[in-house]
Amino acid sequence: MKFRNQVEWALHCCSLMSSLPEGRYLSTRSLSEFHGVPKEYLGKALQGLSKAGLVLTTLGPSGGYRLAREVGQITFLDIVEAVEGRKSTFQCSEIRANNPCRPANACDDRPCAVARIMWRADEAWRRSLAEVTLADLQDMLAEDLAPDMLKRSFDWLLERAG
Amino acid sequence: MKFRNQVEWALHCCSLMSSLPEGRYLSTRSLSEFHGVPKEYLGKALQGLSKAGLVLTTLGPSGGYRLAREVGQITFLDIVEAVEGRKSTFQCSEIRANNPCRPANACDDRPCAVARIMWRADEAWRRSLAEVTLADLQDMLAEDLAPDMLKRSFDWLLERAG
DNA sequence: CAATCATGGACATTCCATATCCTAGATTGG
DNA sequence: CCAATCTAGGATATGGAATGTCCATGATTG
Repeated sequence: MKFRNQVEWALHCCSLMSSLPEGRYLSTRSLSEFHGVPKEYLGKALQGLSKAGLVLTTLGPSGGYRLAREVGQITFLDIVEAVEGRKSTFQCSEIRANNPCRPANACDDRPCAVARIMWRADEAWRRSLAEVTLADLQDMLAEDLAPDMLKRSFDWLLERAG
Repeated sequence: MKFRNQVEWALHCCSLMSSLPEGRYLSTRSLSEFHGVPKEYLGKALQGLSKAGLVLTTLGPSGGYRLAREVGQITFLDIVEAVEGRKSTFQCSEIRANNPCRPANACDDRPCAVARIMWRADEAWRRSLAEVTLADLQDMLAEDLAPDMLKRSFDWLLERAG
C-alpha cells in the first residue's frame, strides 16, 4: 500500500517546471540532477506525464519538458494518476462467489458491498487530491522557503532551460 | 499502490463473524473454507486482527475467533490497519534536501509541502473508512442478498461454530 | 489421551518496484 | 550537412515484498 518513488519525483519535477518561463524546456538530465535521482529511471516517469498530456516535449539539444497547461489547471490527482495509473487501492477478487451456500446460477446486480465501501474511500482520496493544483503548491512553497533560496533555484533553472 | 489480498479476506471474515451468536467461535479452517482462500495464509491475517484486539480467540477443538466488540464499534479502518499497518500511501524521501541551491545549514521547520498535500488526502481516505462499521456492512448485505441465501449462510455458520 | 486449535517461525515462490543499458529516430547548433 | 543532444521505448538485471506452504509448540477440549 505504497506509491512508487516516481510519484514523488514527478510531483517535484512538476513543481520545478511550474517556475519555467513560457516556451522554455527542462531536460531529464537537469531534472534528475536537481533532485538527485537516477536520470534513466526518472525518464520513465516523465514519459508517463507526457503520455497523459500533462507536459510537452521537444527533441534535440535544448530539448526537454515543460508543462502543457497553466499551473492552476494541473492537479495533484492528474500527476499521480499519470505515473501510478488509475487502479483502485482495493481490488475485489469476488470472494463472495466462493460462498458454499451460494446457488450456482446466482447473479450479482451490484458490486460487492465490501468493495463499494473501499471504493468510496478511494473517491474521497481522489477528491482531496483533485482539489490541489500546482498553483497551490507554489503558494505553499513561497511561504515555506527563504526568498533567496527560491531565487537561487530559479536562476539555476534559467541556466539549464533550453 | 494496492492492498494485500489479506485485507479483503479479513473484511469478509469480519463480515461473517458479525452474524456469529454471542459466545461462539469460528475456526480458521471454517473461515477459509467459506471464502475459498488458503487456510495457513488467512491465519496470518486473523492473527493481525487478534493482535489489534479486534477479535478474541480460544484454543482447542471448537476454538477459533469471534469479534471482540459490537459490530457498531468496529470500523473498516480498524480492520484495514490491523492487517495492512498504518503506513501512509506517500513516503517522503526528503528530495528537497538534494536541491543544489540549498545551503548546507538549511533547516526545515515544516514537512515538505508535497508530502503535506499527499498526507491530507490520506486523512480524507482514513476518515471515510472510519465512518463505516460492520453494522453498516450488515445493513448493505441485507439489501443486496436474497433472504434465503442469508439464511443458508447463517445455518452453515451455526453448524461450524464451536 | 488423542484430536483440534492458535501462534509463530522458517522457507519457497512469484511478482513488482527499481533501476541500468542500449537502440532508434528527431531536432538543433555549428 | 554533420555531430551532439534529446525523447521514446525495449531488453534485462536485482532486491524486496506479497503470497503461500510447512512444521513445531503449547493450550484446550471431548
